[in-house]
Amino acid sequence: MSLSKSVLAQGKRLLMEAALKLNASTRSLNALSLRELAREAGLNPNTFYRHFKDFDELGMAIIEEMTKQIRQPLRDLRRRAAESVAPAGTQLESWEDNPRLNLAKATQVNQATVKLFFDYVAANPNAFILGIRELHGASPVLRKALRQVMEDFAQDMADDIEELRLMPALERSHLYDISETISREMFQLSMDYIEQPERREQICLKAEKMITALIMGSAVLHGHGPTLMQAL
Amino acid sequence: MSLSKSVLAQGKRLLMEAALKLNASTRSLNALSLRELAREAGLNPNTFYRHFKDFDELGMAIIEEMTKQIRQPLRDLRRRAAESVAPAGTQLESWEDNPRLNLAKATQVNQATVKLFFDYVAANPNAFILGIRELHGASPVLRKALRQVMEDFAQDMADDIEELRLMPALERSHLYDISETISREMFQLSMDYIEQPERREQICLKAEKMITALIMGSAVLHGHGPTLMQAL
DNA sequence: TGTACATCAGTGAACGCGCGTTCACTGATGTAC
DNA sequence: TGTACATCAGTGAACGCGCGTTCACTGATGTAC
Repeated sequence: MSLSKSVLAQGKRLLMEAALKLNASTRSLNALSLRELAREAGLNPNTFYRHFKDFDELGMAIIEEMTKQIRQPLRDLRRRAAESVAPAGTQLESWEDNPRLNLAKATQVNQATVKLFFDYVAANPNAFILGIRELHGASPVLRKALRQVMEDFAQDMADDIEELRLMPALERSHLYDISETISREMFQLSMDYIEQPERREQICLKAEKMITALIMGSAVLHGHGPTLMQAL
Repeated sequence: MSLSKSVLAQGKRLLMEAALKLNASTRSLNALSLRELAREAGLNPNTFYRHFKDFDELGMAIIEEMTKQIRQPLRDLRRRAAESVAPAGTQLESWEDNPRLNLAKATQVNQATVKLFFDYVAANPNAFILGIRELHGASPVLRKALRQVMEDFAQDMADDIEELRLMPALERSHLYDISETISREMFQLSMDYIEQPERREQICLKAEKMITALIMGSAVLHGHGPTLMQAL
């Protein structure tokens, strides 16, 4: 991900970009040396201390920057995908009222979101590599922050599914559970997407099917089987 | 995980155990220093070279050891859980012939396997922390090896689901896709399971529901909706 | 508008330390005949 | 069964190097009056 448009001081930006690059190509954040990082950024080793207390602080700065750049766009995309099937003016109908329309809309939003998400991944591989690596990395601070990011994504997804009527009315907690699983899986898959360009189409398809299966399965599990069968 | 029963040379075992311990408590494998490791193992730094060429080789040795110790037990457990519902002598019936029995069996196997898996995780936290960390770590060698491990687990799961008739007859490739997702999720969740002892019961439940939803959803998606509705 | 001062981003030299790796060595165990 | 030799697991000293961190410094920008 390019950080070039932000208002950060030049040196700070250079260090963050160097960290992203080195993290992706060679080593995890906590195995990175301060001097190596400064060298990559073309700065004096000392300059690091002008901007960060330690590597956790650097990691946090990167994570915040990334989150800011992807969270809202993902929500916007879901809305646009939904509107392309049922334009904004249209009165929203519950699943039970119009299973067919809602299933079509869900499928459309699903496909479009998966595609955009992976496009974004392919455009910013280093940010995702860092995120996924540090989600299970050695720093408790970064692990916790990234867990929160995942939770926020899941909440957004649950909100959107509810608001856009993308599945039969479920208890909020069930909806959230599904969103959590989907969001976790999407991040997992993004590593494969980055590393195996020749399988990208296949990965998109698998992701779509995984999401559909989870949603349908959860609907059946919570007593919406009959409604669902009407739509198929 | 204790490596104590193996026939490895004492020093080799000590080094592997030290690596597991340090990896879990402080840093990822590639951020570990050779001297630190030797100190933890109570050996001369030099002794490392008697057993390993580099850290990748150490990591591989640990991964092989762990895989050997968990793969077969998991398969055995599925069989035992299935037999407790439909004893071994019983003629296996396809889903379509007896949806209710097969759903009961699937539920039982699901619950028992999830429980055993997490028990195993709780008993060997360090092995899982290392595995999950290095699955997305900086070493391509370990990443590849752990990906293979995950694939093997998924294959085993697909084989067992098929053989024990745990879901409606699906194309093998669909079955494998589901198994892959489940196996990925279970490893992900095992981190939460380790780190949040107070939520363990809840995590078990979520895992069971996730698995059920995935399987049911996939069945519906591939035209087995009607069969499934009979069983519910 | 000018002046004085503070803050900020960055530099360069210097420190002591832990690191990976090498070498030559040891003593115990295994193997050939 | 004894002897000679090879292999194996582990030791201890020594090397040169890159590391994190500190200090005192600089020049540009911002701010008070």
